[in-house]
Amino acid sequence: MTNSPGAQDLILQIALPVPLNRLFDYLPPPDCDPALLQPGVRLLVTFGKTRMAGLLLGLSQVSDCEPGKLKPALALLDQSPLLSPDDLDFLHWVSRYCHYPYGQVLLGALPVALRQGKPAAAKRELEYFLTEAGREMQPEQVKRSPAQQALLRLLLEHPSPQPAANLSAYPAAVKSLVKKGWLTSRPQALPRAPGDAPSLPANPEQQQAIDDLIGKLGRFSVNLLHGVTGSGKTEVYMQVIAQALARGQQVLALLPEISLTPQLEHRFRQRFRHVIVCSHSGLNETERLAAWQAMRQGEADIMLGTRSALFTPLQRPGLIILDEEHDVSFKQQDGLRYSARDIAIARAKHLATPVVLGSATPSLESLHNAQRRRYHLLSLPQRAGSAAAPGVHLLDIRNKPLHAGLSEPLLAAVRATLAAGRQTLLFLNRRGYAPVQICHACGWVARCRHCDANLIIHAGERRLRCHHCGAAQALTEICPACKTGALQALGVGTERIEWQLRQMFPDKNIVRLDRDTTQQKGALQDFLQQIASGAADIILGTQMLAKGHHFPGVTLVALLDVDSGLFSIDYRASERLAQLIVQVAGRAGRAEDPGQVLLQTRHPEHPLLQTLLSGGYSAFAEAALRERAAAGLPPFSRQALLRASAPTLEAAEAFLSRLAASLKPLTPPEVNLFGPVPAPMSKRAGRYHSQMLLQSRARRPLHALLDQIETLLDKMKKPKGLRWSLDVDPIDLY
DNA sequence: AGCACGCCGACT
DNA sequence: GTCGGCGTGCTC
Repeated sequence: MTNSPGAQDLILQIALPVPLNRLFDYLPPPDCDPALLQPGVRLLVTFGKTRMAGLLLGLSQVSDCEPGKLKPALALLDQSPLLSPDDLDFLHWVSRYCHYPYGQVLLGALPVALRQGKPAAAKRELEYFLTEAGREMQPEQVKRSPAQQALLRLLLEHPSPQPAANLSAYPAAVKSLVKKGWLTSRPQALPRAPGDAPSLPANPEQQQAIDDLIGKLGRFSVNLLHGVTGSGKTEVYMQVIAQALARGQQVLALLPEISLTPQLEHRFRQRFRHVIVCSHSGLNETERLAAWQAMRQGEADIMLGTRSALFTPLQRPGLIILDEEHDVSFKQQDGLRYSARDIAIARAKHLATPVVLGSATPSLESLHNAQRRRYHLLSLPQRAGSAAAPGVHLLDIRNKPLHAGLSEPLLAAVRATLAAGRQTLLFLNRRGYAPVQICHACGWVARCRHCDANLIIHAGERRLRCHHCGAAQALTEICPACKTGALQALGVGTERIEWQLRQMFPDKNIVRLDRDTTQQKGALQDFLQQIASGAADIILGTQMLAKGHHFPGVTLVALLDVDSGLFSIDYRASERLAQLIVQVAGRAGRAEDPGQVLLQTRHPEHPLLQTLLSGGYSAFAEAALRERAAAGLPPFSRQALLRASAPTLEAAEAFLSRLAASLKPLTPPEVNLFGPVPAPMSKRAGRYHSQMLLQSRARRPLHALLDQIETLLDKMKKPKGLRWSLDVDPIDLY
């Protein structure tokens, strides 16, 4: 080695976007100033046979790796760190909390362009302005150049910085004036929103919430803003945001879905004379990088985005808002599994800022945390303005004839609504024609070859589909088991109801909105347009209709199958049902005709329904939480699922049994282990799946056990062909 | 995760 | 005879 020992001994500890929970050691790139090697900068490295960008996390004199194996990094990609030590610290916590490799968390927090090693500087138009010397010039003093004279005159008349585009008529003159030192340029400042709308008068509850939140700026707190539909939550957000902006702070506002961002962005732009940027998957990589950099460098004041925006570095953090906090879209279900709500709280704690969780129908775990005073509850119990809420009524369908799931009183209400020239909205959370295909002669039921599930009839495309794994096959009429019996459709899906409605109302425009009809790009927008314009008479759909849109022309809303929500094996189904009822009640009708919501049920006396109808969502939530406490159940549990698959079921189960045996002495009493039990098979045939469920009412013991499982799994001898995965429920339910 | 190496079925 | 399928193993 001929290089000086000081620089040569330096070993770079680099995080890489690979599913290995450790760092990799590299030597500094050739001809690199050691002063630039600060934690948080990117380096291009060769890893195996590929090149990738990694993030420098630390420097060391020593390495566990054999010295001969160390490779030099190829190049330093940044002159200054992209992530601060605080950001790195927070993302390290995320990695451990979510049991996901640190390198993948870190690189995943960067915009794709930066992850791919592209330059960090966002391309920006230049703007030109006169230097002090330039401002003292008289145009007449410029001899022999009418272009330069004209340009100088223009700039003196318009002293504000001019975008390069405005000066495109004088390309040569611009260069000359710059050369003379009279004109200079800088990247154009990001445009500010007009912000000319005044704030609205707040009612006493709104004012109380606003004052409370303003008083909490500058330190960490978790605030649950429970505001009934139309109570003016957004006005509360905006008045608190205004204060944060006035303090020179930045604001992060998160929404569950892209489709909700334009509306809020519009309101923010009308209200704030600040730089507002958006970040969601609807934008291209250049736009996302620009927004990310604008927040990191403090040039933008507000970022509006979906859950991934949560990881944006902030120069002057002041406030985090997470609207519709109950929404399941805040959970990321693949890759890094996390709940944006829980991570937002952790981030706010790291940044020492308040976080506001807003909803008309807060999740039960958040209300539970509010009851326990872990969150501060702020309530807006009144609708702002004069808008009346639609009446919610139960429709007892016991012993009543049903036409493809539609009762006669409901059909009468539909007819009356059509006669009044208004629209009807029908909800059924089951797509397809019918959920079961059964043989009338022998009782055989069509089941998926790969899963544990029944196949769903899709009549339109004449196929049987598995909603679990996606498998599909052609529809047959004769039973494959007894070869004689006729196959029948059992139960009702949206497709069957659509068919029924078309029979009954042949001259009406019926629109079905579910995953099957909205697959093509733009189809959903097209349908929503039809609804908004009044062209649709009856709208039929699944859950996807409930979010975000207000339909003033709709005066009748019906939930066709409330009972499956009341009696589902999923204990969260009743909570989701209550949220759906409250949401749809808020989305329909207009001030002079609020309309009605009808719930078809065979259990009109069900306490959850009764409580919801008489006392509203708060009463429902309290009753549901009390019920769980009385049954001795934890209000919530946190769970993880360990899946193993192998060429034989025995191999998969034997492996999990071996794991369970070594876990037994380590398992704390707070954690329950269930399994191994056979798991539903996935798409790939020829493999058998087994699983083990870990459940706990306390988070810490479960996490400790998961850490131990991960180290055990690394060391254990695995039978040939064994694959495993560990999924931690991204909701922190405790 | 990538990307190689490696060993068995349908093609010019 | 090869092209290419995805199983297995490694990455400072």
